[in-house]
Amino acid sequence: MSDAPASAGPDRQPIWSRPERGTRGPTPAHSRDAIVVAAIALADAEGLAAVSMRAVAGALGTGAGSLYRYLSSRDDLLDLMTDRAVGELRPYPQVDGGWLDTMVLLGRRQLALFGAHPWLLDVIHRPSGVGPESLAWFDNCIRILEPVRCPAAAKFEAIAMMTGVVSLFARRETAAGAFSLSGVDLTAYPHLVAAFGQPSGPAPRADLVERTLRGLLTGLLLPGSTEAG
Amino acid sequence: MSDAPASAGPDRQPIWSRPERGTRGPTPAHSRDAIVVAAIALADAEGLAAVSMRAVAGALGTGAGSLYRYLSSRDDLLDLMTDRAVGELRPYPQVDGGWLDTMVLLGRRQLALFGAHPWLLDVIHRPSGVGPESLAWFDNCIRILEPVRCPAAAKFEAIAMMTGVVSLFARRETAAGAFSLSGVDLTAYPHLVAAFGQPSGPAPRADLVERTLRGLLTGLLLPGSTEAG
DNA sequence: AACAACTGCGAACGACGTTTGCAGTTTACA
DNA sequence: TGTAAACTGCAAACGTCGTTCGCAGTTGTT
Repeated sequence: MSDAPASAGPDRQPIWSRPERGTRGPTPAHSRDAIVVAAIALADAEGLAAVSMRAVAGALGTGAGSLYRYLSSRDDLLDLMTDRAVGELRPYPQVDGGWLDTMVLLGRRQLALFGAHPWLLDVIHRPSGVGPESLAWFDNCIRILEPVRCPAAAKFEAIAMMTGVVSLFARRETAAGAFSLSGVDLTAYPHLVAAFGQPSGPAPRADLVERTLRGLLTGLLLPGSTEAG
Repeated sequence: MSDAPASAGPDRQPIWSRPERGTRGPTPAHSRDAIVVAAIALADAEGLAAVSMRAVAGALGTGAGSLYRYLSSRDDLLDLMTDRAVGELRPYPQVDGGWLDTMVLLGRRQLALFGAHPWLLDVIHRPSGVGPESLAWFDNCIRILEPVRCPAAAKFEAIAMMTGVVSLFARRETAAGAFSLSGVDLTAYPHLVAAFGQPSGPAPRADLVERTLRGLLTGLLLPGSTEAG
């Protein structure tokens, strides 16, 4: 009856507040962090689908079942991977040039993070435990937004929406949405065909991310700053 | 050698341009559409994870393998489900009150669609074949944006970004992101704690979606309409 | 009549996440 | 110091998944 891996019981505690190991027994051959590092390396190289318990365990030279001495589920592993990746957003910048510039800078950092770890796009939208690094990032955003006079709820909204919009841009860069129109009867979509036929015009402005984020943040945080069309 | 289900070969043709059945053989017991309808019903009721080939087949009173007479893969099924759901956006509105109002209206329709079929949020971000209904929706957006004088690429960007932002709002309504902070050392996040302690202020404005979409579309489509903070 | 193209279906394959049982190791406490 | 509890690694197994395969039966063409 003394035999219970880390997943004992109905998983009442989140992974963050569960001790990595007890006081007795042999020193473990691996560690939570080593597992997470191996999993991130796998995800970076071959995508999130390649992060199977067997593959991660194989990278560490052990069997899949052994991982459950350190984690209680694959979801736990994904949570840990996410939080560790978010930690790469450190160090957080000073608030030199006003809160808006600083927030846009943070958005750019997020975009770069998504570029470095594309699997984050497949992971962030899933309901999961918020780890300490994510909390620290949130905390830092709130700090930057301190001079803004608006309800805290609005700030949370704005931060979440910024992250979301950045993820949209990141997905666009990753996917390069090339839909194949082979074998489709194009005559049913006249406006689409006309738009494709039209000269491409000037290249899309490079500061699209910046402009979008500025507009979004000011629109969400400063009252009465919405312009009509 | 004459035995080959719909998935014969390396799947060179997308599902949209593959005939549902040949000219010989017994009349099929089911149809692509019936399968898709059953799958959507399952997804609406119990989420996308409940849409397994066995479950869909079971709802139709057959076995999992039988579905491969009509589809070549589960991804095909997801594509068909998506396109059918997008078809519910019809009929498309007239352009009565200007392109901006009409586009915002389309955004609201999308939001309602995400509410009716939450599984769409798990499906749209995946690279997939663009079906005829999705193309029709795109075509309609381009039609609405006809009076806007800007490159076609910018219109594509704006439409995609609108869909993305709407999906962010839809996800917020679905998830109701309640992260549990139990067992977390809050003293490490002083600004976060302070923000939580602050009175909640006035309720968040109900027209947040509308304001965000207006700001986004004008910012992306009308040059020089970005304001600074 | 013969053959090819189709149909449904049940069994099987490989991969997945996870559980279990067991043998061995270390610590806590009598 | 001895013993029991807590821990370790590991291989095997379980159930589910998407998908493939083989076979028997049905339909259309020639």
